[in-house]
Amino acid sequence: MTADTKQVIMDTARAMVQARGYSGLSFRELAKEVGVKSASIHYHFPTKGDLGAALARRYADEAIEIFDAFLEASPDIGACMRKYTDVFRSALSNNNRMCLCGIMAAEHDDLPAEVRAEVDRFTDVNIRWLIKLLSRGKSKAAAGAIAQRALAIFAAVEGAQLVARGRGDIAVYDQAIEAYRTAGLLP
Amino acid sequence: MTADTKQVIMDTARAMVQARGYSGLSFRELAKEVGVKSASIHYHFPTKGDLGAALARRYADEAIEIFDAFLEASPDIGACMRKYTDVFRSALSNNNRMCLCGIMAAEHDDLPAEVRAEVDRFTDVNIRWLIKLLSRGKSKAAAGAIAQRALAIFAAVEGAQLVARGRGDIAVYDQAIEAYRTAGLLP
DNA sequence: CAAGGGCTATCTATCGATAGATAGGCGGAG
DNA sequence: CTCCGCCTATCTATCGATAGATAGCCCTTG
Repeated sequence: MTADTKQVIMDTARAMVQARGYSGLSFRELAKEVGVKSASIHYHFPTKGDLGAALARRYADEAIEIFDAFLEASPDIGACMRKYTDVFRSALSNNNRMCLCGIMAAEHDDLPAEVRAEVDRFTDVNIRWLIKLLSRGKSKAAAGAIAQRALAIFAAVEGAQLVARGRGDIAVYDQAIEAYRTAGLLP
Repeated sequence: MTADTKQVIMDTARAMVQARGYSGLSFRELAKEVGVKSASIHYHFPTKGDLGAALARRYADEAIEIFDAFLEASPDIGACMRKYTDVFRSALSNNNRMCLCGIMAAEHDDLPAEVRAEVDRFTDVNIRWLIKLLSRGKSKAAAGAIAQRALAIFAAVEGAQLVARGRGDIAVYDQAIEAYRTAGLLP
């Protein structure tokens, strides 16, 4: 029955970072939200960098699982891509939040090294998955062109999220994604 | 000969925000960089929100001038678009900085209302300009489709900048833009 | 022309709030 | 009895913001 405090801390912290960024995450606010004292957060995560890195690490790990499940569930490239963009959409629909690593990328310069490393890994995870998806069928397609396109898709999706968040209007995200598809950027 | 302190403050502050975000801007650090005391910053900009709003306002105003000059200088849509993407590229080449309003969009929730208003205006400025550009020639093109495409282009460019910055590699930006062009998102 | 009042731009010094972090104690479970 | 998990209490550093003083300049007025 023990609602593992450490997990509750991580869940709450993730939500707060997705809303206000890494620099906007405060131990005191986080503790209050969780229902403990800030010293208890430090017990589980000695430094803020430890917490941030743990968040980004779990985020990237979960992304691998979720995305790979898409590939296994459907052989259709377009269907998988729609599921992919829907994942980023769901962050916005959850109180106008952003991708954890997208918002952290904006804070790049202020991030502790261990956090930055995990954020980078999230980007890698996405691009590798997109490459895997785009490579389906095209057994002999130029690897370079596919990698470039995967990178562009990831960037475009993150950008759509960023702009839609700024507008506070999820319809902006939907419109951008639709335009990407119309233009042929998305399969 | 008088290097107007207020202008120096704004120039320095803009560079700092483009590097570390609005929340990363500190009156003390800014003052040290400028060579005055933090109280002097408050003299010119009573609150941090005043400063942030002034920065975003000038940024949007300058964007209007720069972008419109592109339209007047060349009748070619592709050439104008290249100049447009080069503007965002130059932020990255200036010590891996970001678009002022792009990085502020990520901090959306923590922004004072007056700052957020100017950030929003920058987005408007961009989209309106892109609509003007895309409308060239296509006198009867569906306005809705063009507006949607303009929004998507802006989002994609901001995203390319965000991801490239995270990677600390301007080549990432160039690749994404090139892929947008290849896919047909950019004219 | 000279004197004085007020304005501009800056300084020193300090405020209360909040940041992350730490030392040490207490209570319950194994 | 020990150790885990959380607590109280506190520290240092920094944040934005303010008060009050001052030096220099311009404008007015006698």
